[in-house]
Amino acid sequence: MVNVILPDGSSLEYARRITPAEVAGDIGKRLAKATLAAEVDGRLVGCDETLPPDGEVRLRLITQKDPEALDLIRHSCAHVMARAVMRLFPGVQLAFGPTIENGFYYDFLTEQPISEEDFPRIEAEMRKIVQEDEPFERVVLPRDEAVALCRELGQELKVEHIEEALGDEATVSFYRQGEFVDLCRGPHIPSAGKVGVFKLLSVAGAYWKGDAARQQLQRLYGTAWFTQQELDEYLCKLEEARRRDHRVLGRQLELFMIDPAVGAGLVLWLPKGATVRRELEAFIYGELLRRGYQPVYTPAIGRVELYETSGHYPYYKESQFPPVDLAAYWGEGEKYLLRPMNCPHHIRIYQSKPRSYRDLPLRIAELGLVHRYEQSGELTGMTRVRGFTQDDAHIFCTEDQVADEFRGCLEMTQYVLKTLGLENYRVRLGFGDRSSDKYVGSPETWERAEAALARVCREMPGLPEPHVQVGEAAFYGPKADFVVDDCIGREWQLGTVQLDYNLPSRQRFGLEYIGADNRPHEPVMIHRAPFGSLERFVGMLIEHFAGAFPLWLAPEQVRVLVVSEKFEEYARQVERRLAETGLRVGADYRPEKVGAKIRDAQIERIPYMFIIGGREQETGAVAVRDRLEGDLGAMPVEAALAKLREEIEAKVVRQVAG
RNA sequence: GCUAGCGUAGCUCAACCGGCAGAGCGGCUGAUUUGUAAUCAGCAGGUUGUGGGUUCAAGUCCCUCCGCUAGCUCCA
Repeated sequence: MVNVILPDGSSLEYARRITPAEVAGDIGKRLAKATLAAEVDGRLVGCDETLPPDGEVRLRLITQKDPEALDLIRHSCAHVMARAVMRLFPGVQLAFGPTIENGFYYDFLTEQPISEEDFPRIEAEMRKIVQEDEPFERVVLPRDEAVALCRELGQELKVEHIEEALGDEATVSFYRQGEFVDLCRGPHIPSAGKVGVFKLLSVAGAYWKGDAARQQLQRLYGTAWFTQQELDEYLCKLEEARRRDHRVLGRQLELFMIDPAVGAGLVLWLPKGATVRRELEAFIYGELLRRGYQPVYTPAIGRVELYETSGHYPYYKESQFPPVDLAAYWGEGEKYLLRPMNCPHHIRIYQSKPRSYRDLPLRIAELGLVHRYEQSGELTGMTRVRGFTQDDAHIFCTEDQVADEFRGCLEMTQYVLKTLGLENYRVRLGFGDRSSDKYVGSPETWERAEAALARVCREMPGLPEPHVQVGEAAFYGPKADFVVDDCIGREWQLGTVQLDYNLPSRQRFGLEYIGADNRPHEPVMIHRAPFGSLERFVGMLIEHFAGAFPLWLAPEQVRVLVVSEKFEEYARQVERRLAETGLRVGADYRPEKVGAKIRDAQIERIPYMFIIGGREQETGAVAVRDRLEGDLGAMPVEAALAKLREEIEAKVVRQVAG
């Protein structure tokens, strides 16, 4: 006897073994038809899985309306796609086919490459399978039989997976659909007819088990929805996202360029982009001084031995521009490295004289230009480049000061992001992976640093709950990263705070300070950068604002437009007045209609337009037009000026484009 | 770096099976003197990313390199 308890508290009793499908059938015909899967005592199962024979069972039937439903049809859709590919490309081996945000993918090992040109016939085959509406049938086999089955099916990757990863399992499950059998944990929806509408989106390479040393597979990405309308909306959203892409807007708004003639991944800041950057730099310098940092300037190149001492050079040899070898060129001389990091130079400043505990914490800051030879396939607009500027600083402090200093860094980063209206960020604690040998320093110092990091993050008011990611640490220490998404959902690290017990150590630079006890001690170092890199940060900012920067950052803050050339003389007086107060003002005296001038200014995302015609000239006024709200009516020049100055002063963020 | 795709005017994109390189926007010139998201007309603009090959003929087919896009891998 089993007692099935439903979410509304009601219950049904059965004397025989039953499945969720049968329970749904007993409740109602329509429900039975709509049921995609079930949650049994918190575990997601298929409709045809037998429930326990006795006792109490909490059962929730899952239909389209439930949050899990989309994931279910996408998972089943991945199987439908795999089945279609198996039919069209004989001999393919299946790897994995999970769901992801907004869709699914499936990895295949094939002799012949699959390209987007194949999508129509794959989709056609998928539609046929959906039409056939065969059930997804769960088959559970003992492990050795499962291995034998996969071998028989020619699915060597699955054999490998069962033997390597599922070695502890007594049984494994498969899902069968006619001729198609796939190793899969499930659950699946009852039959192929319920997968809804789908579309294949892209094909890409992916490594077996994420390991670049193993076979490269073909990964097909797709998406599935319940209705055509939902699918269309999703595709439309992708299209819109593309329009706020910083690479598109960067060109349109003339913010930056990347010129293959200069080099891949090397950013040229155009005057308008440079203006945005200058404002951000002024802002960050203000904060640095207010918070007790000491700005310095150091060269972008240094002796390679410095980076051997720090460990950067041997560790990242492959992803640095090779050293400039003077001996190879002149016959004698040293080797210089285009610096990939600023810390060694700042460390040398620390070491330039004996330091006392009274000097600590010492906070050395620099907008430091660094170069890294990133893999060609990684380069992306301003977000992943080969030359960039870190708003870097290194704090040298005593062990006792670590928590306070670390907190101060978090607070500054938080403040910077908040000022710019960036609120959609996550905090990632990158910890070391103890099983890896890529880190320097003892396990004890790592434990200590990670514990301090986690504690301070959790205590920090207003900070999102951090999530720990093991293996994401820098080689010299754990870190807290501020992470945001770009317009197409890719994750990027912006700000970072890193705790370092290693570069100061005797094995590295051997930093010291003289303590109150008149004996030498080893300081702790904190690396931190609230923006991270200015290139990446501005790239994200462009997307965040969809190019419509807040007034204080806007390259052109206000444009003076004349209704007719007749008013040019007065307009020029207004323009001069605005410029002399430091506003970035532009003007449009073309013999065009106002409509056209407004349209152009609007497209250029200029925050304010001051429109001047006969009425304004007579009264010493301007007609103010706001980028967001349109015509605000006429006001005296000085009043309009004051309004803008106030908005700039307060760094108002009026709109975060949605 | 790997897999797949792409590279035509400043930008966005056409050009059928290999057969005379084109449009819109932008630019320039002229006309128009305009009141809150596009006035009209004319003109200029190209070694089709690079180097090689196949062919009577290459933007189109093949190879090399460079660059770009998506994903994987990497990310101090």
